[in-house]
Amino acid sequence: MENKRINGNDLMALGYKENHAMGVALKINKKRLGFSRDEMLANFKNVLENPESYVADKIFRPLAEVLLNIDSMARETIALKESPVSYTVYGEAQIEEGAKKQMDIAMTLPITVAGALMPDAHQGYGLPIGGVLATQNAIIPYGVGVDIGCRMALSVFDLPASYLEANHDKLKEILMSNTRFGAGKGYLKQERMDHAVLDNPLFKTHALIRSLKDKAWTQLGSSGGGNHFVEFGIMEFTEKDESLGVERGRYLALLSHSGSRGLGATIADHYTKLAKAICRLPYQAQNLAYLDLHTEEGQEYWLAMNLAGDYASACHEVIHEKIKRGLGAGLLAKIENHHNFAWKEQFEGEEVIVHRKGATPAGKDTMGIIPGSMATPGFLVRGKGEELAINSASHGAGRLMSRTQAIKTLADSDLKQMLRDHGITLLGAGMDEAPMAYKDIHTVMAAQVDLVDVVATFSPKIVRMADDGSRED
DNA sequence: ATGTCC
Repeated sequence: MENKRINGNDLMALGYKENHAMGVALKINKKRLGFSRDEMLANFKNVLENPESYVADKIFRPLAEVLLNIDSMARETIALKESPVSYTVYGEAQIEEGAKKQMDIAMTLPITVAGALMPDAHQGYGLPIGGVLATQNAIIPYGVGVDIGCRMALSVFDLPASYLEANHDKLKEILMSNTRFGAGKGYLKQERMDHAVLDNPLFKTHALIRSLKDKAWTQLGSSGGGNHFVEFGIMEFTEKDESLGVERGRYLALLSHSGSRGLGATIADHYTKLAKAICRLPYQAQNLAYLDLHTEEGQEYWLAMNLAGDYASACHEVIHEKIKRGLGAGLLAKIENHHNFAWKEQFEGEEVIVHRKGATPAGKDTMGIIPGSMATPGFLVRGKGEELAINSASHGAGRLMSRTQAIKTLADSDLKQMLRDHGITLLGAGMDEAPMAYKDIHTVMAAQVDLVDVVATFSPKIVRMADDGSRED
């Protein structure tokens, strides 16, 4: 523990306040400077006490300048509303304080029209995960999220549930040979697939996106890491669904969760930095920097975001197509939805930009998928179009524990027992994705009965995820 | 989320 990274609490113990100076100090702390933890703490203490002696220092000058207020003229910031616009919170009892605090700040932005917090909400960068924000003609890159276009896709096959038991090993093999997981992972040149999304003109006209084309091609049809998965399971319709045309019954189904890989991550990073440079907000709101959609930068982000969304969709399409072919099955229904994205929508009679960062679109009769965890059910839902929720619902159960907390406190034997109890085969994944690290999906669903109706239930059976964080390669 | 550095 002696060498653990210096954090905000350490700085506060030295006398720093939670403001811009702390942000600058933490940024300096992130660089690898060759100082020990104690040396670094001593430096931070000295700069705070004698900033004037650091104005020419190579490393600590930015911090000294902020402490001396030298740049206060240059960084005049955009004024926030005096009090947050009110918003509806669903499942409030299960939502951590940090997520509500972040939402409160988002509700003071001058561009904010309305907001809502979904029952799986937890703290993120800028807008909380599970946050929905409607703005006037402006887009917040961190309101969309780092994994632009992250989405769910579901294929319900014309095969009975019994097919799964009878062909367990074959399904395992299909899953293993048609998916690719892990940070940075993709397909080799001779393996990679073609897709119309790669013909998007931005791959020629936009310098940054042009430089990412080869990586995007390589990673097309891959899943990445973290909470992403591809899984076989049983889809249960307790009654016939007229609009889908699916009869009552239990079917083999494929569910996938992933986003726009390196392409979207690089786009998000680029435009977040650009937004922060253009849109100067007070310290507590800096991660909510936005781009005006009437500016060139705003329009550029909009196009790049849509490309990342199309790319994420293409990745799922490739995965589902390959696996359907491997099965030799037909399709009864196919549903998909983004849950990290922004849309132009009508809200109370005006056009707004609706940011959903970890939230499922749930307009009237809109179909969506809300996954539970590797050992708990997910749900095919139909939106009710609740305006108070800005036509949205949760995007899952939501984390109960942070990844580090889960790895530290959960027992491998408990996970194994739980998987056995539910008859689940797990391929890959670390303890940070254990079901115990997530909120109870049934509690979360109960908190949003006004937002969605459940159409059918998905029970995971063979789950493929990235091997755990330690990375064995 | 991402090959976790600007």
